[in-house]
Amino acid sequence: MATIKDVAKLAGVAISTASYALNNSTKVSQSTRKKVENAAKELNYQKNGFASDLKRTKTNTIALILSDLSGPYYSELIKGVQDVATTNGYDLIACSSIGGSQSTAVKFLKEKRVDGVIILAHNISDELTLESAREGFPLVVLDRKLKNEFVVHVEVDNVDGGYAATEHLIKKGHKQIAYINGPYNSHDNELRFEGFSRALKDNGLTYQSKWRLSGDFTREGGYRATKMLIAQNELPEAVFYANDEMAIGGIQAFRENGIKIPEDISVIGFDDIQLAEYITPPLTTMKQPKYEAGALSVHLIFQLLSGEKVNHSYKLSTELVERDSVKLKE
Amino acid sequence: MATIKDVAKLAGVAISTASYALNNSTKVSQSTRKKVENAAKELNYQKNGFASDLKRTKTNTIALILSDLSGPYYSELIKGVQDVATTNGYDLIACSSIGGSQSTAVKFLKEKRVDGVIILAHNISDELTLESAREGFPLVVLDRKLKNEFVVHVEVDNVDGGYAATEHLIKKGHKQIAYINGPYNSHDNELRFEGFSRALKDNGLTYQSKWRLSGDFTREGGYRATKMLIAQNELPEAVFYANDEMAIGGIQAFRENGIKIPEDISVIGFDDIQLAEYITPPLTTMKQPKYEAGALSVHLIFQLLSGEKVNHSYKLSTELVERDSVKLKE
DNA sequence: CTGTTAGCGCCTTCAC
DNA sequence: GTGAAGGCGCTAACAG
Repeated sequence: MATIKDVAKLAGVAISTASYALNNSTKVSQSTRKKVENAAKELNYQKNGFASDLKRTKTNTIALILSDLSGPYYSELIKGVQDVATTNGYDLIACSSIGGSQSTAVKFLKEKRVDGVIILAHNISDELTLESAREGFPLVVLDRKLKNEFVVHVEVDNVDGGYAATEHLIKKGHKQIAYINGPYNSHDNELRFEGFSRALKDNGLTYQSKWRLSGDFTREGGYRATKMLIAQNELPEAVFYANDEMAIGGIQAFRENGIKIPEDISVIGFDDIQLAEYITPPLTTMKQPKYEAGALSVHLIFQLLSGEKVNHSYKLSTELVERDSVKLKE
Repeated sequence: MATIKDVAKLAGVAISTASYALNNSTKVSQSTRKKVENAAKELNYQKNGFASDLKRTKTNTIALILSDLSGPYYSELIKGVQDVATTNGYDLIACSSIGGSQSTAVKFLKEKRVDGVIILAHNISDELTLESAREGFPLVVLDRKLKNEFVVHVEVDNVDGGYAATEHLIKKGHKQIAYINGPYNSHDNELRFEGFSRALKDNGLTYQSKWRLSGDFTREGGYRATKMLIAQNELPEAVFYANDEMAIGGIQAFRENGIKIPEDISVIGFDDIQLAEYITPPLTTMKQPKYEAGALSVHLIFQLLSGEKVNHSYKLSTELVERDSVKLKE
């Protein structure tokens, strides 16, 4: 690998001159610049990113940490983050937190190889997050609440969303409503459930624990939970899946058992992933402003980076998207 | 930020001693190690990744460059890469090539911030890729062929796959078959089309250009192309979409026009994305070994990294997955 | 406009 | 087992 030293030598100038020339400084004459550029090209010179970052103590990149790079849910979020980041001249790298504290994600988080971080990964512990929080290192969390003055918090209103979804079901005449859980350590899930049970209560309905089953936000989990629900031999009138992926798995399970949606049972999801409108029947669900959440997060990071003050917490609201998986019961 | 210097000072030892202690060298006594560790904890010390990498000239991370982080197609590929990378103690970062030569991806590629790169991004030009190719820098490309001794090439057999898909349609009695294109610069698409037209020819069918429409591998593109197809006022008996995403968009377009799949027209896709089995009707398609492709790619990178010789090119085969979008024509 | 110089934070011989 | 010193490749004062 050719270094800047080699380039300087070949061009017959000092190292600093070469550096200036390569970095478009104005302090260099056209002719020297040409010389340097030619030398660089000849040697196939590429600057060493580390050395440069080390010196400048900034990286111009922000990291997005997701528990799973491959989930469909994240698509729009990533897009939101990416759009804003690139228009600001920043780079975005996405890393997975699979592997927990050993993961790449955590390494980036701890070794500050980036200028700012957005976290949406339930398997990164609060402690770990807090360890990295400090002044001058913008940290935005999307899936939890953290009491720390250096952590900013963007959340969608899960309680409201859970409430609205449940209320929709009730308005359509359903009284016996099941709830399929997300993973036990998911803050989002807790909140949605809170909205769910509140809506039940406000409408004079009682929550029955036999109708709260465990899923894990995956299609598989929704499928399994639904099979169990069916096995209980007594079906509710409607089921509220804590996210769309599970609802999709659930619908498949129902279909396999000859149970028709929405004729036999109504189904509602949460998230409004792209897929929701393509399945049969199209899924009624609570839309999360995923793109907006991503865009807002980076925005906040940039504000923090430029020393501006921002609020500690932001809340985005959800919206009911009616499709065909919930029927009006007479 | 505390540096190793601070730690050493607090612990009352030399910098090198602190470094040894922190890096689990055996050359340090238990007691000094404890002292250093305590000091590190007290100062909340975290090593600076850049400095460390700069010195060691290796990063223990590999990059996966994708044209779009958010596409559903990539899920399994990422998983394959990730599994192998993490079990080998390597980190994986995924970066998007959106933004072309200005993108993060290219930066990582050129500035060698990683030990190896896997590319699956049609918007990264061949030239750019070749510029980065050199001895000792493992580079695996998944979506094109490149003549360079330092580039390794993993591909799925697109020609065969295109051939098999078309032949399946023909065997089911279809003669008038349309082909919906991927983006013009996609090598994969070219190959699939080649298989398509070969199968046509081998079966005594003639290719008609009115039945080759332009899509771009997106759902939207498939939808638009299909609308155009419908507007032509004369429908083929079957359509081969160059990938599943487009097929899904296409099916929606057909449905909107009251055309039934597979009763009125048969549809086949390519890829076998997860979604394929959930849509209505479940999509018949050519399965690509995505996980395997990812896993193999990293494998090759590790072999290269350890100085082993590997072949220049690997080919994985596809497999027909029959579902319900193709009907037998009598 | 160009060259000299001093580090960025860390690792690693080499003497002691 | 420990410490002093040099340098990875680059940038940015500071002089000239």
